[in-house]
Amino acid sequence: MSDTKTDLPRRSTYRHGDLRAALLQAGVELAREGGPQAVVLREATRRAGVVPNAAYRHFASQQELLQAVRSASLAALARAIETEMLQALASLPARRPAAALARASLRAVGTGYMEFAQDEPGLFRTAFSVPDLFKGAPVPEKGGDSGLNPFQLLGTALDKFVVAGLLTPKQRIGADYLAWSAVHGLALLLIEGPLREMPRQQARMVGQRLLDMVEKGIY
Amino acid sequence: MSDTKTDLPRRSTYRHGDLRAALLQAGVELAREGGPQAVVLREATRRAGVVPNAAYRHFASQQELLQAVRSASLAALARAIETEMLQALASLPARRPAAALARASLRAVGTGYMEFAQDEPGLFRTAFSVPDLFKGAPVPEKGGDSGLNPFQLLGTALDKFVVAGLLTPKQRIGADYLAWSAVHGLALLLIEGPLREMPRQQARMVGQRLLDMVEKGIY
DNA sequence: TGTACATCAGTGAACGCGCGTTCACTGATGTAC
DNA sequence: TGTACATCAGTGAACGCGCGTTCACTGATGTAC
Repeated sequence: MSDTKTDLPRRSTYRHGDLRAALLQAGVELAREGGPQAVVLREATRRAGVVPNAAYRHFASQQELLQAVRSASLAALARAIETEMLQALASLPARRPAAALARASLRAVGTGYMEFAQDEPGLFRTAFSVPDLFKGAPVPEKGGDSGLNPFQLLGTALDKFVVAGLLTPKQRIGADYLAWSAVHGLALLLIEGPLREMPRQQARMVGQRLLDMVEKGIY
Repeated sequence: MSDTKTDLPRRSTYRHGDLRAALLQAGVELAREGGPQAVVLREATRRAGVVPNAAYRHFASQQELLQAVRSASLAALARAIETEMLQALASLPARRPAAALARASLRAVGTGYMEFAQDEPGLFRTAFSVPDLFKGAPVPEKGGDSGLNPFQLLGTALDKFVVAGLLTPKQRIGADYLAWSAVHGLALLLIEGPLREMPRQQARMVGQRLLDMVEKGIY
């Protein structure tokens, strides 16, 4: 009877158990429901069944909690892309030409990206709020299966274009930005822009056509 | 000596003069400085030199003020695009082929869009916060010179592709979304995404290359 | 041309809200003897 | 194996903040006579 309001956070070990994890989970849930704005320290503690200032044992400030949530959101996006990638490659014939592999990879990255944005708009928006500049060092524990962040996953897909001879090394430079812009733009128009009421099926078709455009125009 | 703190709003007519306009202007300034989040009723009244609740004579709520600011931001974007368009077309030879005209128009729309985003990130973000769905009726007083909103300006540029025979009417359908996504995505990556520290000159080059991609891939 | 009056734009004071954050504390736990 | 003690995760209470919004008001203006 120590926990009448909620028994979600199991207090298996010392005190609360793992309040840091509970707060992070609550924060992710808030982000999922309302985007970065909704990641509020007091509500996170409320959901963890704990007094507000208890959070300060684990996060120096609300900002730091938000950063942790952001990082988790980015990892979730990476995972979604990798799943899409695995599915796409699995449905390809065993002996496929390098060009087909490259194209399928790029499409999978783009599709995974846009699908995640629509499935989890709150997390997607959180992932790109006040984001890391990626000019810095490689992001360490981004938590996808491969440990790569979304931008790096895109990069590896584009690398396959060079391997397949579809793209010269010179053309490869900066191609990331072109593909990323297209897909990112549609994702945002769909989830929080003027296209936000477009039916999912139509959004998918536009998405595939957008990927056609990238494939044709990136050279 | 009736207005010691600021003499910006001239009290030429009854009382304050035109408080509604002063509040809107203050709201636009706030949006310019900090995006939609910064459009706060109390601060707008402060800047207009007026007590907080005075705003309620002119706006039913903070939301309504924000909507007005949003509308003004969208109009500013439209104006920037039209200016870019005029410049681009002026520098074209007098007797230009329809195809060149079409391409120049599309590039001008895209360039104007991205330049505005970088020149006025706060207004740009405000323009696309909780935006109108454009499936509805045509937007009336959008305040550009032509009275068209940015999406419509893009549409007229693409129409020229059909006129020039560069695009079939069937290909024309939905082409808006493709071009818009690309340009919108890069704009956001540049102003509030991971590319936000990219030097302006490089951003411009990426932007032009992005427009190349659209031009080549939209067919 | 002058006076009485109605209008209504802006005032003054106050409200409740949720937020982030600080402080001194307490009491269950792990550890040293 | 039992007891004393230090640790430190979470408590309880409180703070100041800026926000949106409501209320009864006042006094300069425009209008009717």
